[in-house]
Order: sequence, then C-alpha cells, then structure tokens
Amino acid sequence: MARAGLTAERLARAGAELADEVGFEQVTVSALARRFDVKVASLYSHLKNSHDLKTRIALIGLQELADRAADALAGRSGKDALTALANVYRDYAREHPGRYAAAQYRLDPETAAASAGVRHAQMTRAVLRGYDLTEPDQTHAVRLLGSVFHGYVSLELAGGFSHSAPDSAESWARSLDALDALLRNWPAQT
Amino acid sequence: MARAGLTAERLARAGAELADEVGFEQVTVSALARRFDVKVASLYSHLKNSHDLKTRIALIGLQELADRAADALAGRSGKDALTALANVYRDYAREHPGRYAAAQYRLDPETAAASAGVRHAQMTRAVLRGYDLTEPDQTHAVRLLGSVFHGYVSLELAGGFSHSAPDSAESWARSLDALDALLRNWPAQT
DNA sequence: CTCATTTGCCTATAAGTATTAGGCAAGTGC
DNA sequence: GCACTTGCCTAATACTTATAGGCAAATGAG
Repeated sequence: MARAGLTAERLARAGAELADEVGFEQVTVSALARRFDVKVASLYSHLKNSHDLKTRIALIGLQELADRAADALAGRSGKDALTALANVYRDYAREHPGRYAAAQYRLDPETAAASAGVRHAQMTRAVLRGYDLTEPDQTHAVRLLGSVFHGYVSLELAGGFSHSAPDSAESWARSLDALDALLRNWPAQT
Repeated sequence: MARAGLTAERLARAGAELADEVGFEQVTVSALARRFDVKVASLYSHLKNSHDLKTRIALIGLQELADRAADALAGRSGKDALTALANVYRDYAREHPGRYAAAQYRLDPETAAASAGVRHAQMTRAVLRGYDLTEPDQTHAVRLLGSVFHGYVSLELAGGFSHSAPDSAESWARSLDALDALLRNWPAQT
C-alpha cells in the first residue's frame, strides 16, 4: 500500500491548519490522522505523543509571529514601531486564532529557551528604544506592553468586545495612542 | 447502599477545588467522580455533561471574583480603587489559578449575560469615575484596563515573568503607577 | 406504620482518544 | 537482486464522555 509521506514537520503544519479551523483545544492526534487518511498509530512514528504535537504547533506560531514582527519593525521607530508590533499580534491572532492560542501553550523551560519566544521580548525592547526609558523601567514597560497586547487580543478573540459600541478597532487604536503617550511620559518612581 | 449526597452545587464546588489543584484543563467528570468515590455515570443525574460542569465552575470563579472586587472597591476611589481592583484579580489568580482559568471559559451569550461577568465591567467603570474621562474614551479605558489586568495576570501565571529581574511584583506596582498616570492624563483624540 | 412513588446511584454499553507492541511490505543501499 | 531500514498497519489496553435501564433508599400519603 502506498505511503502517505508523513513527517513530523508536515504533521505539525497540518496541525496548525487544523487548529485555525477548529480551535487549538480540538487538535487531537486522531483528528490529524483522519486528515491524512491514516491510522492513528502511524503518527506515533513521527510524534512522541500529543504533547509533542501541540508543542510543535506552538513553536510554529511563535516563529511565524516573530518573523512577522521582525518584518514589521524593520525601518520603524517610535509610535510607528509600537503600532506595527501591536498590529502584528492582533492581525495574526485574527487570521490564525488556533496558532495564536497554540503560541500560549506552556512549554518546558528548555524548549521555551530555544524557541522564538525570546525574540519577542527582544523586539518589544527594540520598540522601547524609541522612548526614553532606562532600567528597570524599561523592563516594567516591556511587561506592561506584553500584557496589553496579549490581554487585548485574548479578550477580543474571546468575544469580549463584540456586539458593543464603540468598535473594538477604535478602542485598539486609542489604546495604542494612550500607550504611546504613556511611554513618552513615563512617571518617575513615587 | 448509602447515598453520597451529590448535588450540582456540591459537584461544582468540588470541581473548582480540583481545578485549583490540578488545573482547569485537567478537570474531568471522571476525576470528579473519583473524588466523591462514586461511579462516573452517577454525576450525569446532576450535570448535563462536561460542558455543564465547566460552565458551573466558571460561574463560581466569576462570582467570587466579582464579590471580592465589590468588597475591595467599597469606600475607595482614584488610584486607591484602581490598585485595589487590580490586586483582586492578581491575588485571586494566584490563590485560585484553576478558578481563574475557569473564569475565562467561553460561555454561551445567555449564560454570560446572566453571570457575574457583567458586574466586572461595571466595576471597572466605577473605578474610572475617579478620573476625568467621558465617552467614548471611558469605554476605551475600560477595555485597556481589562486587557492589562487579564494580560499581566495570565502571563505571570504562565511563568512569563519568573526567574528574571526585576521582581514581577515590582513591575506590577509600577505598571499600576503608569496606568494611574495615564488615566489622569488621557491623550486627546489625535 | 406501610405502601407507592420518586430519586439517586448502580451496572452495562458504546464511542472517541492516547499510547504501546509487534508485523509486513515499500523504499534504500550495495 | 538481496539485505536492511523505515513507514504504516493491526491488535490491544486504558481512560474519558455519554446514554439506557435497574434496584434500593428516601419520601410522603393514607
């Protein structure tokens, strides 16, 4: 019988697509096997287990997100960079909700350290170079920005801001205005 | 044979405890049955299904959170209120990570409308009465605050800020300082 | 107090998912 | 053309969700 040509990479990519279609929670080894018209056990030659599959999808999400962010930041600074980075997260989450959810999947420390996750922190720091912040305030600001990006995108994706005025896109834009103003005028330690 | 005295409420409360112990994802009808030393099928007399159980746990989380918030806000205003509300979320998430995760569980619109979720938005709005914001900026600020609270707490719970200086508690305090400054000086529409 | 009814937890069953062990045939290298 | 490796298979086990039907414990009417 003909072989399906499975590899860990192809499975992970298909898993990422599946996640976008049905949600990351619903990604299962069985569903993936069905998609390749192959028996479930066959996947275990390529994937250690279900956790392995989810981890690989998470890594795809983190990497695509980091790649987009690096692209968007090239040649920009200040508020322009802030907006660009923020929109990378929001747009990616809207285009690829499953992958975005996957990027939140808890990785073991070694995997996380080797992932594109570290580039994300670096890029947020790069945006802050356009503002006049020194340590430790820069780190505080990195964490605040990360929280806003992730928090807003999560709540929006969960439907928190839908069906109510004003439009979510407007709140997003005004929130970025506000963050820009805040970073330009970061309060001194009280 | 003696009856175990199951009710939907007792099951939901035990489910909430289980969630805090092993994580909301790991809460299962089977595990709950084991905890009551009862057969799985018995739970289905009290719970419609697994989704029903998770929904009930989510409602417990939302309600406890709202109760704590109402308590914390009583008699406070301005930055004092902002800090109090923010700390309710952070403290609750740290004390009850499973319940906090449950509070993020996606509810159907009718259930959500009848839940304590609506009180949360009202209380955030109440905090903003201590600042000089008019619509639509007030709504933008509500959404921004919600994003920061949820985003920061999520990332911190996921371990994002651990094992790195400065201390996460310090970033949290400084982020709240910054939000207070931002709300007192909200930028005009550009 | 007794009998009928309701209710609670049970057994049995079925389907979906995760995972491991072992087999056979399709590809690969010499 | 043959030995070897590798890929997908069947088979089996265990766990979870969910439904149906049964028996015994609580409840309540007389």
